[in-house]
This record gives sequence, C-alpha cells and structure tokens, in this order.
Amino acid sequence: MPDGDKTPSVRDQILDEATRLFAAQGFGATSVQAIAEAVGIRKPSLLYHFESKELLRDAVLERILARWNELLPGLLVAAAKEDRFDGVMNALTSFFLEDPDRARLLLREVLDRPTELRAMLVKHVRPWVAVVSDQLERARRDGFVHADADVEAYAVHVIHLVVGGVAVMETMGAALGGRSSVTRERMTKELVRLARAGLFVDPRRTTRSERSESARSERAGSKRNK
Amino acid sequence: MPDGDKTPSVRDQILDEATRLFAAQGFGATSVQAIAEAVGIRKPSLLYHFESKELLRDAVLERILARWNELLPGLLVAAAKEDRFDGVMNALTSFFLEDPDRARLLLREVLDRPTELRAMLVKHVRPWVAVVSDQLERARRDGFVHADADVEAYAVHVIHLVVGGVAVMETMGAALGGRSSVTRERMTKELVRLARAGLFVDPRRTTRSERSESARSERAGSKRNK
DNA sequence: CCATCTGTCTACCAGATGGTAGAGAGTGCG
DNA sequence: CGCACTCTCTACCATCTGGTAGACAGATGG
Repeated sequence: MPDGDKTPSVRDQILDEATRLFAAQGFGATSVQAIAEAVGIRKPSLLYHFESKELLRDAVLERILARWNELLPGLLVAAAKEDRFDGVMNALTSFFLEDPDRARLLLREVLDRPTELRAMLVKHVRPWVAVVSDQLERARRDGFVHADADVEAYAVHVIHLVVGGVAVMETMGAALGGRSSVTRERMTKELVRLARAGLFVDPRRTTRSERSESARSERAGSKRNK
Repeated sequence: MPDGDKTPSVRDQILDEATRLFAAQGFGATSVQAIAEAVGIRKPSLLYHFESKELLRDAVLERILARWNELLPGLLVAAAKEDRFDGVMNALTSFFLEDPDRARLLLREVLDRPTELRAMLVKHVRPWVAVVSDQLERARRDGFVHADADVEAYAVHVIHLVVGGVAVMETMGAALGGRSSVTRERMTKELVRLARAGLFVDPRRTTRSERSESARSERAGSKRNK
C-alpha cells in the first residue's frame, strides 16, 4: 500500500489546490466547493478527507511548515560555516521563490489570524531569530555590522522582506519601469543587496571571509539559477 | 447641510467601519451585514449609500488614495531638495503608522486583486518611483549611494518594506525577544535604519543631521484602535 | 460467500450571503 | 396643507455556505 508515485493521493491533491486557492483568494473567500471542483471531486468527498474547512486550513499551513523544517538543519549547517549570510539568504529566498504561494499564504495568515500566528512565530521563528541575531550581535561588536543596528529587529525585517517581498513581487513590479520578464530577477537581486548593505559596514565583505579557505567560492557559485 | 463636526456622516461611518473590517478580515470574509451592524444601521440602509459591496470596496480604496494624494505634493517638494531621505521616509512611515489599517488594506488588495492593483500602481506609484529614483541615480553617480544598487528596485522594496512592514509589524514582533510595548518603536527605527544603510555608502552622513532618535517616533504614535 | 472497510457519490439541511421591494418617517418648501 | 426628497426600516428573495445522512461501489480478507 505505498503511495502511487505518478498521481499524488487525493489528499495531497486537495492540499495542493487548497494551498493555491487560499493563497490566491484568501481562506474566507474560498469555498470548499471551489476546492473540490479544482480537484475534480464532490464536496462531501473532500470533507471525508478533512473533517472541516478549518482543519483543512491547518493541514495546509502545517505542510508548509513541515517542508520548511526539512530544510532547516541544512540551513543551520550552512549558517555555521563561513558564508553565513549568503547561505541563509539563499535558502530563504529559494524556499519561497520555488513556490510563491507559500509566501502569499503565510502573509495572509499573518493578516487573517494575528493571534494564532503570533503563537506560531514564537514557536517556529523566534528561536531561529535568536540564533541568527546572536551571531550578528557578535559580528556587530567586531565591527563588521553597522554599530547602530538592532540586529534582532533586522532579522525580523529581513524575514518579512523575503516572505512579503516574494508574495507581492509580481504585482509590485508594476511600479517598476522595465519589462516585466526581468522584474523577478531585478527585485530578487536588489532585495538581497538591500539586506546585505543594510547589515554590513562593508557589504562586499562577509563576516569572516578574510579568514576563510577557498570553500567560499564553491558555495557562492552553487545556487544562482532562475 | 454642512458636515457635522461631532458625528461624521453615516456615509463616512460606513467607510470607516468598512476600512476597519476589510483590513482585519479581508473583503471576502467581511459581510455587508457585519459592516452595517458595526455602524449601527440595517443592511438595506447601508446599501442605500453604496449600491453594492464592490462599490463600497472601491470607495474605501479611493478614500485612502485620496488622502495619500493630499500628501504627495509636499512629499515631492521634499524629495526634490538635495538630500531629503528623512523627509520622504518620515512621510511614508507616518502615513501608514497613523492608521495601520491603510497598510493592511492595501496589502490585502495587492494579494486579492493583483491585476487591478497593477493598474493602480502604474498610475499612482510608478511616476513617483520614477522621480525618486532619478534623484537616487544622480546621488549614486556622485558616490553617495551604493554603486551596485538598482535604485528603482530599491525604491519599490522600500515602499513594500514600509507598507508591508506596518501591516504585519504587530504580529511579526512576536518573533522578537523583548517586551511588546516597545516593539513598534524598535521595528520602526530599525526599518528606517535598514532602508538608509541599504542605500547610502555612508549612512551617517545626510545633509541635514538628524541625530535625535525620538523626534520621529513621537510623530508616529498617535492612534490606537480596538 | 459474506462481512468489513475505504472512498465517492446524491440528496439534503439550516443558516448566511448580497441584494431588492416597498412601506413609512422626517424634513423642507410652495 | 400637500408634495417631494432623503433616509431608514421590515420583509423577502434566490443563491451559496459549511456540513450531514446515507446509499452504493470496489476492494480486502476470513
């Protein structure tokens, strides 16, 4: 009884379509009916897999969180090595650019259910912010990071910059001059530059790069696609 | 029939409550009934003032835009002067901090109606971005601004940083360590610092030395709803 | 063969939704 | 006074909402 590899299980299809629709229209504006239709089943069949719309919402959110948590260990390893900033920024941006619906859905949850999301943030984000800002605070005392920076608030802003930025990128790009085909690239590149220059006194130099071996160039050239 | 000074007209009360509820729950999740109840009238009375829910949404958005446009001329003057980074940032942050519902509502519109909002951005934001980035581009060539900056994309990111940042500030603050009473101040201050350091080669040096740290936050804090 | 379990369906529910019809109430005005 | 105008109301509508009841089909397994 293993899962079919070709066609995802009905359950997963429901989660896929629910993610898409919740991200696009919001939870309140999306009907169970609409999700069922998108999957190609009837409403009661959907409600057989998820007892209620609320539970479906929870499952959708949980799945995104689970995917992020799969990525976390590797991220922490990357953060421990030399090229922290690039590694972390790359992981963050990749995760959300890979499927912008994740960003849109999370952003909507923040707007729709602030209290619930606060609890979630305290549990899933705050410890990570603490780790990162510890590192940053050290770098700040060493003079690599702007002296007047509030590194903790900075970390939170950067998270929002990435999540929110990806969520609205396509639309906000309309405020830009050039052709829309390159909007995403431009915005992403400038986003990373802004985050870096907002942090480091000398943005061209990473925290401990002057002491690093040549492992840095390997890492930098690894994931620059799209 | 002049405007009552004490009690705003029913029409304005409807717009107020609609703004509040749309911002808090989203358009799709807010019923006409709920808005009418918040105002203290019956549903058909509301629909007498606004023929449909859609038209009410338009009116709400339009009113926010109108208020912003009242502010624009002064802002452009400030931007035209030599180095009025603080002026522009202050105007932006003040406008949204004064009533965070504006930020939340705009953010929701971007998520809910991307195509419509693109048109709005092209009309209302893009010209302003063009003016600002012209100034920034000049400053870049003069060496005041980071050489590798994409000033246009930067401007768009900063707009999002402020609008989105204000919209989610209270919730995202949960990822922060300290007490929540100072969260807003901390986040606002760091937001401005991040924007400045992300732009200027030497963030400390501005033509007008703004060295007071509390002059801004005092202006910012005014209204508390709910 | 029968019993059970899983999953999908049709038919239905009570309540909410956006919106309408039309009856007044209050005011202003000739 | 009567007429018109503005505004709010009760009563109602068709449609949609999330959710339930229960029939039925196809496996599974004794």
